Amino acid sequence: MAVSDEGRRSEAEAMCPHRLVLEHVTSRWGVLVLIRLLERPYRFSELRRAIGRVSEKMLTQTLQTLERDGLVHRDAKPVIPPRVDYSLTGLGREAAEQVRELARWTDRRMADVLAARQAYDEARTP
Amino acid sequence: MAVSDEGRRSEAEAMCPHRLVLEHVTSRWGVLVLIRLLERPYRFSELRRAIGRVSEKMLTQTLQTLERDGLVHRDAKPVIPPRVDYSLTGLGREAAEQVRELARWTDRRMADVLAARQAYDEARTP
DNA sequence: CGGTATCCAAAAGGATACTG
DNA sequence: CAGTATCCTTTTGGATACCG
Repeated sequence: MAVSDEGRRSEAEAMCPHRLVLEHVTSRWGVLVLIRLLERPYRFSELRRAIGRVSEKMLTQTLQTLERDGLVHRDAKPVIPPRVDYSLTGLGREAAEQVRELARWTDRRMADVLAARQAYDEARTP
Repeated sequence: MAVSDEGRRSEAEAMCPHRLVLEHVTSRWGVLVLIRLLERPYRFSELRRAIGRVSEKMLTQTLQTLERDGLVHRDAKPVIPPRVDYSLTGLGREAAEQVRELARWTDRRMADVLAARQAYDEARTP
């Protein structure tokens, strides 16, 4: 996710900027967030529960990165208790759809991958 | 790339196996390797030079992971000095084409992302 | 509720030296 | 040439505590 604890930004951002967007989109939690939001908007905690086993910190970081890249829209309602809704922008929807296709492909081809792994492993542990 | 210095495999592989394939395919070096091999087969060092600034270790790990997943074919010629050619399998070509599409999308939309980032940054450093 | 701040453990990744 | 092995640094990510 290319965001350290200190929140620096300029170090890695300088070189090859579009590689970074790709990394944000295909990052561990980025993928899951985008695919979820493709379905409907989610609140923060709702998203956290839906994804499961993601820490608050990582979800926050992921959402902030995606928001900054213009892929996710953050709608913070000024109520108490706070309520924040996340949804995809047009740009985010384009990205999410491609990511979902890739995820579906891995689903469809999983059997082939598993077979390949087994063959690979057996070939070197005789 | 989910392969530590010790080369363990079973720890993470147990849960959600298709997420791992996705991570291999979209990993930092995985993306670059797949896109290069889409063009033509490459030798190890040739690939290393083509990608640039990738360590031997990471290239080796990436290639081994992709080979094990059945995406890359490794052809080691028994000659001296050694010569090893890497190419895509049918499965690998399918994956690589989707990854390339995603990479092209980030290229096409880069201007939008950059604009979004600038707006985001300006909004919070007044 | 929806975060931020801090600290710490684990994993990724690079540099170097060595080998068949 | 195409790796493997080792060591070390950097980054990632989780746990916890606290705040508006």
